[in-house]
Amino acid sequence: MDAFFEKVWKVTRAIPYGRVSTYGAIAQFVGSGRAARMAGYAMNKSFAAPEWVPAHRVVNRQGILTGQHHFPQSGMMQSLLQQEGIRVEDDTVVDFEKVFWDPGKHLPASFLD
DNA sequence: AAGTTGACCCCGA
DNA sequence: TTCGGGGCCAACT
Repeated sequence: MDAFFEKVWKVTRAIPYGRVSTYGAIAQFVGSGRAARMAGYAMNKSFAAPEWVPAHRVVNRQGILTGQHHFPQSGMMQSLLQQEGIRVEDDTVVDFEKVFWDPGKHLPASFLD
């Protein structure tokens, strides 16, 4: 395991059903620290990933669905989240702090080994 | 090979 | 409190 994207995808797949995480948190967990932008880039390429990646569970720091336009269909990201019981209002996750899932807090440091 | 570009984030007016 | 600018890392052209 060495590719940056692979790490990001693996962590993203670890996000539990009905929970969401952020680009920054994921980037920090994989060791890149402030490469939050790359996390988003990885999500963009996640459609070409070998395994399914729940990219819709990744939002920005404010809980806003910034990547909606990058999905195959407009509004699909929001629909998927609502399908998991997450409330979304105006492209923003309601009670974001409650559904937020921090990989650094719930994942072992050896997860990427 | 060098410059540009983001599904972002932080800090100073 | 809201707004604008600069920084960041790696892939893409």
